[in-house]
Amino acid sequence: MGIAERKQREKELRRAQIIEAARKVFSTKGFNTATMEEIAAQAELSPGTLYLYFKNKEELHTSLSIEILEHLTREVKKVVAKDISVEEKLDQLKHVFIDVYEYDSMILINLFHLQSGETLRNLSPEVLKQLKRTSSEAHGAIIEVIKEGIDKEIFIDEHPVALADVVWATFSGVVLWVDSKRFLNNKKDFVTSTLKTAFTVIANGLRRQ
Amino acid sequence: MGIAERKQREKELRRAQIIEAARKVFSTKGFNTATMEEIAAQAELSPGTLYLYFKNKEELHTSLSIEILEHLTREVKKVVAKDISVEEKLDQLKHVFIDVYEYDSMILINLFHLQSGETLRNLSPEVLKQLKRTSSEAHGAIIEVIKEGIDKEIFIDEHPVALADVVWATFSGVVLWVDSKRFLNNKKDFVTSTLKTAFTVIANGLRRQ
Amino acid sequence: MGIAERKQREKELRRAQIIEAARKVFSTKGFNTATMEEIAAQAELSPGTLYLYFKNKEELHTSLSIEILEHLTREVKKVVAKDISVEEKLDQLKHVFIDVYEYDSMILINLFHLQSGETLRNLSPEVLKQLKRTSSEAHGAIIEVIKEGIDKEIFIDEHPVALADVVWATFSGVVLWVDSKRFLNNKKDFVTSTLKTAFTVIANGLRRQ
Amino acid sequence: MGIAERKQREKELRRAQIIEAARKVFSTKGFNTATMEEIAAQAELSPGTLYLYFKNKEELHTSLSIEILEHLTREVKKVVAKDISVEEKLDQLKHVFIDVYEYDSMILINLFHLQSGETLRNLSPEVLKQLKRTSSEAHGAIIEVIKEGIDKEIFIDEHPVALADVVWATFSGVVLWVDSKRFLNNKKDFVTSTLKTAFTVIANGLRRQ
DNA sequence: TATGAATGAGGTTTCATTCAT
DNA sequence: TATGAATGAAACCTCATTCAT
Repeated sequence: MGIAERKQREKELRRAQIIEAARKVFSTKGFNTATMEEIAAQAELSPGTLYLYFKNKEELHTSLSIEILEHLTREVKKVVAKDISVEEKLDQLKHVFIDVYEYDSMILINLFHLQSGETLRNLSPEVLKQLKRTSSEAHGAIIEVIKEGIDKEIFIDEHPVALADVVWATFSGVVLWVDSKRFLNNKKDFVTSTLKTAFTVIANGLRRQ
Repeated sequence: MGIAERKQREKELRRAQIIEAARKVFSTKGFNTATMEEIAAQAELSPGTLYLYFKNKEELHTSLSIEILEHLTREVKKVVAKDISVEEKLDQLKHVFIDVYEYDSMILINLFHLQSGETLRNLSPEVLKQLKRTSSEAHGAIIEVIKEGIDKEIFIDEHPVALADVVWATFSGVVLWVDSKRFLNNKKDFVTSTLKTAFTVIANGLRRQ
Repeated sequence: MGIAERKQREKELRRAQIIEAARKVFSTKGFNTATMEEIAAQAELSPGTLYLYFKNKEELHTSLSIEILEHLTREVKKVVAKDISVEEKLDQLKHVFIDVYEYDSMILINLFHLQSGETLRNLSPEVLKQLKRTSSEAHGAIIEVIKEGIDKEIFIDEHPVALADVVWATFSGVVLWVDSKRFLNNKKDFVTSTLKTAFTVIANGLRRQ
Repeated sequence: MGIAERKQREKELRRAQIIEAARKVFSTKGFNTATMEEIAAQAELSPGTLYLYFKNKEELHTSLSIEILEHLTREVKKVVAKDISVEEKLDQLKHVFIDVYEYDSMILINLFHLQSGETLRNLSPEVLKQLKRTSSEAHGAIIEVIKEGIDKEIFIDEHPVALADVVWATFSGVVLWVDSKRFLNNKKDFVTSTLKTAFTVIANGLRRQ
């Protein structure tokens, strides 16, 4: 029993080790430029080993995105579960998004890039399923906050799913857009400030006047 | 002169022909999967010819994106120039996005994909410059509307550039996000409706209460 | 001694277990496509264990072929030892081939595939020696029948080794050829009937007129 | 027109050049051990070029086999068309087989190895079709001779297709079998003599007594 | 003896790009 | 200017084999 447990644990560690190496390499090189050999070297493993844990490059990359999505989801859920006002929740969600962005902006950007049919089409059913589930969980948590706001007659009476879409889309849009702007203009660190402005607008926009 | 002009004209036509072919191929296959040979075949030209007009695949793709961006910019500017209220302008901007999305959803998504450091890093200075200029023009036009709203004390008194970023990011984020949602959930045609909701929130959020 | 014997016995059982698993996998997949991992899984053993019993994949395959060949040889010898006429012996040899083919057609085909320099070149001396011995035993038994026929002035007076080669080659050739014909033309079950015709021709051809 | 023709001709030459290089490499190394890189080097071309003419390694190999099968077929047909007796035709077929074997025994052996479901299953429909057609042409020519012999009441009255199968199978069986025997026993050049014996037996066996 | 995770060499294949015509 | 055959680098991935446990 002890042995089986340890093996299981070792396996998970190895997986995590690969994911971590992949995060570093994908972060600096992007999906296309990164090579499996590089990731293997970074993980201090042989290329073949990577394939024992991940079916192919695409799936390794997606697993990485799922990890950050899961992290995001966990944090969002924590906020939603708190015993605070709807408006405070919205404010804390802002911080969650900012924190996740600051943790690893590149992977977050990849996550948003992943959100396009092109990439999604090539994933294995299991991974796609997991992505769907996590994604809808995160989204569900946001819908909950919105619904609460509508019920308490604080928020405007639009379809809550659509409103949650707007919140999420604004978040991902700001990250993508400002990231590219940052590159084009060689300016730094105004993703955070723009995210703050975005949430001010959104929070204001959701509120019944 | 007549000859030189005609040559110039022919050159532009050929360029347009390639860009149009690229639009079709990139649209259906995405950047990575599309091949130069396919684009050449679609344009009824040989692969070699493509390189007489575009330095490489990356730049062909970017040139295409710039075209879309220029179209977007032109439309945005038209709206901004109109003699209508700020709120009406905002409403018409929504339609600009909807129209472009409906013309070719994939290409708009490709445009957003372009907006990532990974791609931008490999462009030639001229193309990058053009991209910067066009991009800032579109953004400038939106800033103008925002400023007008702030001046007229209709909009909240935040930094206008940041507010313009939020508007742009929200609109583009909705397209990207809802497109992926559509794929994951097999639902169709609610980009338009979500864009409308987004506009409602944004318009409400910008307004001084 | 009892312990040593049991160990020896266990070893042989394990070996047989692997050979049987290999038979199944090679049968359905062919040499190249079959993997050691599949064979290990089929034998309910780990890949490493296979290498305790067989030097490498090639030798496992050859050992399997030798088993088949040994079986064939045993059956051929039984027929030869019988107290029947030469022509009846030839007729019964036909049935030996038919039976082996019907037991597992693929494995017989694999046996013939083995008979090519490419494969033989990579075997260990011991295995090669065993293959030679078994092969020449089977052949020797057939030569015996031929010789008997020649001695009794029933068969034509050609070199008996060459005649035995013709008999063996014709029977194995029919199996291989008709098997491919079956695939190309989607017809079934005429190996048996062709083998019968082959026998008729051979028996007739061997006979002095 | 002259240009198109020359291009066509060049293309065929290039194809032939690759086939010839492949023949050399496959002949000495066998299918598995041979690499595309080696073949490319032998053809004094780059690896990529091979893929402009052949879909993959498998198909290059099969094309080679088809070439020799086509050659064999042509020679068989020539004999069949001659204005000589059936028995002389049979005798000349023997020489055709011997000549082809002596031209390139390795490729001929590969051709017979190809005749197994395993390999056939992976070919493209076109190549498979060509293989089928050529194969049935060669077979058809032999059937013709057999039929003629039966009609003239020289040959035994068995099903001509089955008899042709026996002839063909004996031929391929002798080549395969004796080739392996040659390796096992380190003897050389008795394929030819065994083929002669085989034809003596077959010719005798076909004849009505 | 048995395991099975890890190895890593090496093969096939693709495709952006070039260049002689 | 246009061609398109040829290039060749480089990537992914497989799988027979090993070895520490």
